[in-house]
Amino acid sequence: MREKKQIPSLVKDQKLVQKRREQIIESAVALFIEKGFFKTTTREIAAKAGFSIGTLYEYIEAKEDVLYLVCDAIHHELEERLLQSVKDTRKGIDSLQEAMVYFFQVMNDMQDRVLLIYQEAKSLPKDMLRYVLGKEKDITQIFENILLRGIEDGSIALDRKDTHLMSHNIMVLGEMWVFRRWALGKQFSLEEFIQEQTSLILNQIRKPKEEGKIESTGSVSN
Amino acid sequence: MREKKQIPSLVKDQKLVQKRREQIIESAVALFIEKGFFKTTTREIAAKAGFSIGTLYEYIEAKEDVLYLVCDAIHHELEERLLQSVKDTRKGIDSLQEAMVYFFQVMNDMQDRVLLIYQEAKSLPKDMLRYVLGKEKDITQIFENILLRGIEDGSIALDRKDTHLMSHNIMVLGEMWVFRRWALGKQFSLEEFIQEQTSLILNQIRKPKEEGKIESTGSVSN
Amino acid sequence: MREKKQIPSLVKDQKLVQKRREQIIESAVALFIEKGFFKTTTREIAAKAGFSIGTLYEYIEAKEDVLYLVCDAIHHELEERLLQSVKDTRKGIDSLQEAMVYFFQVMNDMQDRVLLIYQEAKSLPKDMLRYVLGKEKDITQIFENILLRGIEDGSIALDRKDTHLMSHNIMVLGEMWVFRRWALGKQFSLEEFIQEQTSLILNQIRKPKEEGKIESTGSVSN
Amino acid sequence: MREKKQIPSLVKDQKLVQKRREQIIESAVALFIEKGFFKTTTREIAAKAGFSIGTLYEYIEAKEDVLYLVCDAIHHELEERLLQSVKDTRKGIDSLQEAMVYFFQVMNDMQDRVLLIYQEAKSLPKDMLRYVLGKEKDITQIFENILLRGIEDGSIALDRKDTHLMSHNIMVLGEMWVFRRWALGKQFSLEEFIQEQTSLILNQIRKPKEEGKIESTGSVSN
DNA sequence: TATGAATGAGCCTTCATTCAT
DNA sequence: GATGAATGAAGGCTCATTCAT
Repeated sequence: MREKKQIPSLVKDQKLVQKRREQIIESAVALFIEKGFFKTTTREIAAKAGFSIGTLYEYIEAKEDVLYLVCDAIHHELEERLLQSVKDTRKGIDSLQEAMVYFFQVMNDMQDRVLLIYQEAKSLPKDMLRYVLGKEKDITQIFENILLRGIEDGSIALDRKDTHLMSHNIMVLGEMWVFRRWALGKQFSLEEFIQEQTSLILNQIRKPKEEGKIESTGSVSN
Repeated sequence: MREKKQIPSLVKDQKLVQKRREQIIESAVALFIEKGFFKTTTREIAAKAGFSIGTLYEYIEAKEDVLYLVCDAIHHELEERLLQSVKDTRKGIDSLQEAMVYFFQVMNDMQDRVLLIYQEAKSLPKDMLRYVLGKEKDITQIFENILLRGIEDGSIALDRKDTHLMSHNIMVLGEMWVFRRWALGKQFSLEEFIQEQTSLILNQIRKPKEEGKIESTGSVSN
Repeated sequence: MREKKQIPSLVKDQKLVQKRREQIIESAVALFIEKGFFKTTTREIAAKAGFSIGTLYEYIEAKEDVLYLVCDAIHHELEERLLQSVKDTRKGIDSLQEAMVYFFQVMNDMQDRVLLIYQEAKSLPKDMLRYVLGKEKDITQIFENILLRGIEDGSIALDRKDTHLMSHNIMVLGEMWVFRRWALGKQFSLEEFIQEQTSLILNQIRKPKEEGKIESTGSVSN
Repeated sequence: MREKKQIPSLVKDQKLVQKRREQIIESAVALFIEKGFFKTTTREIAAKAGFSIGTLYEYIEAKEDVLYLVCDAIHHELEERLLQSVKDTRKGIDSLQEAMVYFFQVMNDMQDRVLLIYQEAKSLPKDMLRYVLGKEKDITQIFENILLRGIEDGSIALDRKDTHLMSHNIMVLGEMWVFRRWALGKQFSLEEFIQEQTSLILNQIRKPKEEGKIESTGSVSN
């Protein structure tokens, strides 16, 4: 597991620290989504969290810490949800399909927050950014692991050297539901979108042995 | 053609306005890439462009105008380059492959600038954002047009209703070279990346002449 | 009582707000008198009040608020002083004379500040201006009320429809000591000025007890 | 005649200077009335006058010069008009009445411009202010001269030492139609206002010999 | 621990004035 | 004489952060 960057707090009581930081995150997420990181003031964050600006600074050292806290929390939720959906007991190909569908649904659920990370993470200081990108990598890794398992169990036809890119492709084809929403939302329902995108991936890697079973792509269009 | 949002200038000489705005854009692109829109000051933009803050404001009305100028210029170059590469005389499928290769190369060439648009465009005022997204749409449209042409001439097998999503997928699979560079750059050369991504798309839509033989990745370009 | 326009403050402690605003007013009055509203900077106001520019803006929202605070404070003092001098127990005509003498003395005492209002109030935003003019009206009303009382008790001979104009005339004949000081100051002492101006008004409205003997100037104050 | 403050011009041709300055004044008067001296920019003045900012500065040295030009022009028109109305051939008392009526009408005609002087003259540099106040004095002098003539010819009963104040009172009672318009305009027509104010003055100074002719105040109300 | 008043560096923008053409 | 692009000092205001209570 990746080493979490620890943000110092003036307050000792760890229970309290955690509770307050949850309040900070909730407040900040809403504000960052609404107006972006730079246009949100620390005063607003504190106010929305329900305490004073002074108190806010008892739990963080700088405004950027809030952004880090937010990004980390979002990624955490994302990863949490994805890991839940992955059953290691099934065939790789089925596991993958299920994970993808689930992933796309999570993307839809967490639209605003995912968009937030994509647009604001760049404002993080170098070391925090590194950690956040690491989280992104971890999530991508989930898919790569499934791909590898599928190759192993023979349900997925893919060159080992391609698993890395393929996992990123899966991520990107899901994330685009978030950041190309302005163009896709008008024409596709979430279900249609999922259908199309999973087909694109699955057709590419499905073992073409069993004749006549290539219909999954074809079946999408009706 | 999309209506360009005109930014008023106090200076009347249009030749001069164009020249100065080019200077502004060049200066701002470098700064925005380096430190982002919000952390770049108008004074820095003016200084790097080689004139005073007063002069800067003879050519724009507000800092946001600079961001718009920058986004517009980048999109313009992007579109310009892509359109050059599209030959309408060939078969759709070949035209598409060529366009994709070219597009991915352009993405590579313009990495910083494309990333810039993706990270900062959200800070544009509503009306300007609309225009910029429109440009994005125009570019996507280029690919959709090729797809439609390919369907027409029989070289591409794709349901008409899927061309829209497919064109967006092409865009996204290219753009990821930019915003997932941190993860891809280490393992792939640009050529490899292009190879893989074009295969993914082309395999999906190529007319399956040879029954049952859906060729995968490797077979595409050589 | 006229509804006072409330100026929001970031500081919650109302005691402190009042204290700081008094400092702001004192500082601003001196500066506005010296160089006018537009030529006074917010930094100067803060410095003279003894705190930083940041602190100033904890107690106002915009520079114009300072002008409003100043105008309001001056009007308040004016009204306060005048009301003190009005005894309702005497005959209207005597009450009037006393009020006028007192008013003229107040004008003299508050020269600079009255001039300030006359020259700068126009720079107030519409709604604040309305309130300030309302205050002016209130003060004028004091005189009109005395006039009406005098008509009632028979000590003043004036058509009811003329009380309004007459009260304004009283105001103006007093205020001119302020804004025509440059011309009057050289030739008149305050006492002489008061003597003359009260005569002008009183002669006009005094019940002509002794037929045909409209006494002039000299008889007024003794 | 008072020495006019000369404003240097880079242009030699006096005809042209006069013409351009008239354009400047006309433009500036409109703008100053609309937004005040400080909120009007030199650019706006030049633009409204029909020439460039560079040209403006060929005819003035600083923005304040425009204010001076404007104040001077307004005062000049005021004096011009008043002098026209004064016939030295009649009795002082009649001449005065006529002059007052005329003066009040002029105040009404020139409301905006008179208000302008009253609100902005303070922004003039010391020496220019002195000249402008001198002009004000000149105009007041017109009334004092009539008063003196009336005392001479026996038609006016006033102590010589009071003529100065009385002339100022006349000015002020007229000017208040301008700067108390917000309170008077609703209740009085210009004619009523003139009637009342002239009565106030005339009753004070009319020779009380001819018994029963003190009715002028009384007669106002019908 | 919590509070919130105080701070001041720094930002965006304006505009009177100049001067080369 | 006329033009208008260039200048940069200066102004109003914001906001992350601190610290005494």
